[in-house]
Amino acid sequence: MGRAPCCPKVGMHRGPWSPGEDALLANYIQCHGEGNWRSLPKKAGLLRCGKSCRLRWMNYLRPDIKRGNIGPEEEDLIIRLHSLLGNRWSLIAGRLPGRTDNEIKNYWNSHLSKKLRKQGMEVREGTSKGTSKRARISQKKSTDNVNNSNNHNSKSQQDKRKKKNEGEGTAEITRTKIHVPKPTRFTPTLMNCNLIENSSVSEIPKTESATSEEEKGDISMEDLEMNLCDIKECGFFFEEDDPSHALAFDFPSKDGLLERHFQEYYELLNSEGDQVQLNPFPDQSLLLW
DNA sequence: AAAGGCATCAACCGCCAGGTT
DNA sequence: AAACCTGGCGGTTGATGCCTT
Repeated sequence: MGRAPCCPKVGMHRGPWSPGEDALLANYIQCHGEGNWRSLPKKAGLLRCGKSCRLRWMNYLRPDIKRGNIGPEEEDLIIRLHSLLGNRWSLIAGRLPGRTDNEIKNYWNSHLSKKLRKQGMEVREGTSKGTSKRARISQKKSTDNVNNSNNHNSKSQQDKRKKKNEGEGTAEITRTKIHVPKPTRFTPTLMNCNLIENSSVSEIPKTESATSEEEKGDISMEDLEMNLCDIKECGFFFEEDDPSHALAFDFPSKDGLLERHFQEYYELLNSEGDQVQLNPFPDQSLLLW
């Protein structure tokens, strides 16, 4: 029978988020901060499961998300971190300010693994597939799916992916046991970086298919008005003379920060013993982000 | 111009770990 | 100590748009 779903799926919206839903979520979090994802949808007037809200926020709506292409410096760092850490995307993302694990994972799968293979480099297929229980379960599940499934995805895509996987090395990789920090998360205080002024919400790429809320019938104007609290009142308004202005997002890219992050990992992994303790994040790096 | 293949990436799923009751 | 809850993670899927034939 399996595990109970995280929430009742009946009546829930699924699939791409509409701009209206984004606005509801972003505004709710601006006012009340992150957390309580389970109850958030109801309070925010969203017909989404909490998990979905969290994902949307973390991967897309957070004001600190860095948009645009992944640059060569970042790409290089991803490659090197992946060679050290394997498919531990959240850890890798934690070292790439403004990038999400999902983004890096996608970038790796669609660009980097191919690129490296082309260059004749051996691509590690996930260190996590080495010994962890989770990895074994996941691996078994994948096998089962390949064997049993006949009801998902278009066949051509499935074949493509299967072919892609064939010929990719699945050699066991022994994993260095390390204690690593949780990837940096951004606290609500960072909201001081002013969503409104920076137009983060309005800059959010709109779902192409979504035209208007009325057309989609997703969110009523009433819902919107109910949820759109006064940003100023919530304390997230950004005053011009506020010293916290310094926190405005200004992603460093050429100051060697990424290089330092990699160096840190590299040194740790080369240190003696099978357990090492990572130092806190280099100051003034992600803490300000 | 149409059809099929391919690439991309947002979103979903299931599981786990840690905290709380 | 056990059960439950929540947040977080990595793997996978599927919609969409682009490219090639």
